[in-house]
Amino acid sequence: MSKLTPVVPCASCPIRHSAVCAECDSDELEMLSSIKSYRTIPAGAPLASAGESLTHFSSIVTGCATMSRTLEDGRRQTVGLLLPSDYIGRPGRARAAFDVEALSEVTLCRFERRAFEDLLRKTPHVASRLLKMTLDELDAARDWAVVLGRMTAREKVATFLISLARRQAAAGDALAGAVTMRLPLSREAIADHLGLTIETTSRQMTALRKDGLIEMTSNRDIRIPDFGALALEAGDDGDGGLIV
Amino acid sequence: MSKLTPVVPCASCPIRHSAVCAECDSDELEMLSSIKSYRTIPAGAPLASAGESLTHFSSIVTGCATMSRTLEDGRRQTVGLLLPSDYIGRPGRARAAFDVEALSEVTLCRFERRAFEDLLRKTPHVASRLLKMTLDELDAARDWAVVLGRMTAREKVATFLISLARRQAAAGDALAGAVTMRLPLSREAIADHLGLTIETTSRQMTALRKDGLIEMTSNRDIRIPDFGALALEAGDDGDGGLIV
DNA sequence: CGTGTGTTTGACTGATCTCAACGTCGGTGG
DNA sequence: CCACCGACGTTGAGATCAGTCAAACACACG
Repeated sequence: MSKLTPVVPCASCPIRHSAVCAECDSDELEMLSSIKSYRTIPAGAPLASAGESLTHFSSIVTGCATMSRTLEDGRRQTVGLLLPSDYIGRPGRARAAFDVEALSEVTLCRFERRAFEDLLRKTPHVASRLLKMTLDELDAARDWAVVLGRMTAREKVATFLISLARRQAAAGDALAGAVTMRLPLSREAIADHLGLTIETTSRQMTALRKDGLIEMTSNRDIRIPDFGALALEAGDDGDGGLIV
Repeated sequence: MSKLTPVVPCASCPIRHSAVCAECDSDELEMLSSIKSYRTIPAGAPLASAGESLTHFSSIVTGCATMSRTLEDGRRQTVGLLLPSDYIGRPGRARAAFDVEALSEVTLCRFERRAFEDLLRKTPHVASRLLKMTLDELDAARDWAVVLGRMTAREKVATFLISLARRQAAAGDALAGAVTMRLPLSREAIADHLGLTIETTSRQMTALRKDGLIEMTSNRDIRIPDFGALALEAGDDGDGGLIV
């Protein structure tokens, strides 16, 4: 299901400056290198299952995954979209709280849980970086609660497209005019993320298209001709804070 | 608006074993004591405002507060209910991301932000405790996303009552039979927490009452005659994981 | 005893869901 | 090569749950 992948030196790692290792100096990277391993998981495969044991703490190096929970009657809610540099697992806990599933082929940089916990104690730069990333995730999760609890279907879809465009852009890009992107999620995955049905999601995409706010060259390929106009639909007036 | 309150020794502090200081030894407590101050805020007053500067990192010692965001058109979503030992503010950021408002009179144990950031570097027990608390908050925020995104009004109200009862009970209590509690929130605050209107919230409370799942001696005083039965309405089958 | 705030209840509206049919695309095998 | 198939996405029609608007009620307070 997953395959071991040759280890890449941290210096040439694509998430070197954004993952838990971002603040490490070369000595600390040495330490990380000695205990890390890589693994590649095909699209659609589970990376973790709620309630089951999680032996490793992993960072996403490439690819994309969702974190979700499914109720007994089948209702599913995605609680996080994981992109490169996001982590899976947590120190001090042996079991996963949510299901994590690869949307595309995913490459992970992994640390055995106990070894990672030791690392946290020994290398303060990893601990402080993990705290910062977790605080950011917490803010993002709370921002998302506003979307789920108070936004209309149209606003939800617009907000999703805006936030995905922002995250896929190189950090710091302004994102003013036209933007093109490929959706890593199916309609069903988008619906689960937004707390909507597939049908409502599809209808809102169609509506945004008919209103000229988005263009679709294929189901997965979206062009936003005027980023600001779509952001306005998302209820984002540009003073920041709202969008994940 | 808020008043300075005499400093209490950490040894007799009600949140000594659950707040950010929980893992500290006596030397570390000494350090904390030297820079802490107390403040008491009356019910209804703001503890923080989104976008405005936050000079202190504070823990709630007694009382109850909500963290929320209000959209431009007035829609409000509560993103967290803060009870004793929960914290307000974050290291490394000078501005609040959300509004925080006292529901009852609140007593805070506060640290000036820069001093607290120094403390985090110097006392690993504070840093590790803060990381653990933040990871727990993140799990809770993600759990709440499932409630907001996928539950019906009835399930939302039942889930809220169950989770409030669990949090108010002394940690570790089983909560099997009858439970009595006083709601710290108005109907409006409950509605904002659940992503519902006041009217829908009120109707669901009435429905649960008529179904014998709750009893109300006043608007704010609730008795749950059979905790398990209400938990079932909340979609909580007892195998854990779902409820905050 | 009036006034104001918070809560409940009722009647109606409407956004989203449900159920169902149809369309599109890519892969497969005759 | 092309017909078939299945997965995914779109569209339509009707049902339903929660929202809106409005009125009544309850309680605290001056």
